[in-house]
This record gives sequence, C-alpha cells and structure tokens, in this order.
Amino acid sequence: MLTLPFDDAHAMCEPRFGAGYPRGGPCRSAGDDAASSDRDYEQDDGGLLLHKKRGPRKKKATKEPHDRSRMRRQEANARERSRMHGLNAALESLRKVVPCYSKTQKLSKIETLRLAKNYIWALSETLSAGKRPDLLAFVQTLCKGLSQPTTNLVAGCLQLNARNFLTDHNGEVVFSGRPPYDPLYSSSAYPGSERPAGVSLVPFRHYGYSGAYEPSYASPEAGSPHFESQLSPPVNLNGIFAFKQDEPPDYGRGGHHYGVRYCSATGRAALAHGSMYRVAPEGRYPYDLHVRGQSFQAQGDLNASYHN
DNA sequence: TAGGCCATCTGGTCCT
DNA sequence: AGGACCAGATGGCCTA
Repeated sequence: MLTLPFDDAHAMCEPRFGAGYPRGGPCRSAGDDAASSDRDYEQDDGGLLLHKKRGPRKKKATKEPHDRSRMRRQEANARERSRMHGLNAALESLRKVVPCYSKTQKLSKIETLRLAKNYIWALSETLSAGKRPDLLAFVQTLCKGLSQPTTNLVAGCLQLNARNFLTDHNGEVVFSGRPPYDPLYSSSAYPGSERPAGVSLVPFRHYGYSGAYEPSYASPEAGSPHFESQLSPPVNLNGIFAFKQDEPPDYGRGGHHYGVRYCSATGRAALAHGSMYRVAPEGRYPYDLHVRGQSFQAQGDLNASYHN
C-alpha cells in the first residue's frame, strides 16, 4: 500500500490559530527560511514562542497626507480582495477535479485541500503499484483525515455506503461493513488468450451490495440532495487527467492506459457518448476500469452480483 | 447559543 | 516605493 507514512500529523498544517501563535512555526518545512527561524521567535516566561518582529516595531512617522494614506490602504484592500478572489477561483477549480464535486454542497476550503492531497496520493499509489486499484483502499485513502460529513459526501459521490467508511477519532477511515472479496475480474474477463500482455489477473475486489454498495444507490438522481448537481471527477490513472465533459483522449493508441471512472448521475450523460468510459445501460455502476484500452466487463459481473 | 466557515480589513514582511 | 504575500482580528451567516 502506501510507501510513505501517510498520516503525517501536520501534513496539511492543521490550523492553529490564536493570538500569539508563532507564524509559520510548526508548519514550516525544514528548509523553509531556516536562517530566519531563530531570530523570528523568542520564548516568553512560560516558554511560549512569540513572534519576534523583524522590522521596526513602530510605524515610521510619515509625512504622507492622511487622505493619501487612506487611499493607498483602500487600494491595498482592493488588491487583497482581488487576490483572495483569485485564490478562491483556483480553489473552486480544484473542487471540480477532486473526486467529489457538488454545486449545492461545496466542500470547505480545508476539506478540498485535504481531499486533493488524498486524491493525488491515491493516484500515485495506484500508479506505483502498477495494478488495478482496490476500490475500497482507494476510497479509504481518499477519505483519510476528512471530516465525517465530507467522508459521507465523498462516499456518496462514489455511490458507496457511507456508513461503511466511518472516520475514527484518529482520522482513520474505518471500514465497518462486511468485506467481501469476491473477485470482480476473474479470468473470465479474458476469454481464451485475449488477456493483454502486462495485465495480471489480480482479482479486483468489489464489494457486494450487502457490503459497501448501498443497495438503493441506484437512484441517486431520485431525490437525494447529495446527488443534485454532482459531477463525478475524472479518475484517470495513466496520468492523463481528462476533465469532466471534455473529450476523452484516444485510448486506442499505444501506451498503457489504466483508468477508473466514477460515474454519477449528471456526469454520466455527458460521458455516455463516445467516451472511453463505458456506462451501464442502467447507468447504475459507479466505476469502470480500462487497461490498455480494454474495457472490462464490470457491468456484467456486477449485474450478476446484483441479480444474484 | 456555540462552533465552523467565510470574506474582509489590516499591518507587517518580503521581493522586485 | 509599491505590490505581493501572509496571518491575526473581526463580524456575518449558517447549522446542529
């Protein structure tokens, strides 16, 4: 699984706001402005780190007319607003490419960043593993450190049973449901000698409808606010990030293509036509896998599982 | 009502 | 000098 300790206590620099908290103290990386770290901080009587100002403590006396000073401050405020709007726009665009996007239920800023980090991590792990991802592990990685509401939202986006992804007090995602290990992709996925070179038959674990999949998830469009306006993100494991509703890259040509697509209600229609991502006729299955341009028979297997 | 989230203002610091 | 960046403070809004 993860090749590096994932749950770095300060990986996302949990906010430690409060008066007197040293700016950049615990979150500062090792090489980041190391030269200034000592001179920037001093300890008070209680050992608390206090920010030691670098510059002159008092504002220099200025001959600047009050009106001009005021005007410059207002201009600075406008620039700061603009800067923050740009930051928010970037964050919004990030929201749209992480695995859970809803116009009606936006992720908070911090949760967006955490989810993005988890997403990058999960994709990296999948790439380095070089085999088909374990859906449960993938989702667990995605949800690591997220709040329970966000975990529910992500699980809802992925149309999993959120109750099976409980976040414990350590921020660990705990799978509480039955862990079925029925191989989704058996050798029957490659009848005869059609198995492409380089594709191993490591069973892809799927989780039966008595497990992680919500038995009733088939109707996300039918009223659950979680699914309103939700667009699923691209999860494209070959490093080509196809944005939602963009034309997919041509996966028929060369390269080792390895993609997972989580399909959801509104995104599906846009993807159904001419997409690399196969969509079940019923539109009910949350993901599909493609290796080297091959489309696995996920729907068929899931159909069988469902109807059994 | 408390707590979380957010936008905005503000002053300090850094950089060009 | 002026703009960018940063973080603290503050108040509004929303929800449990």
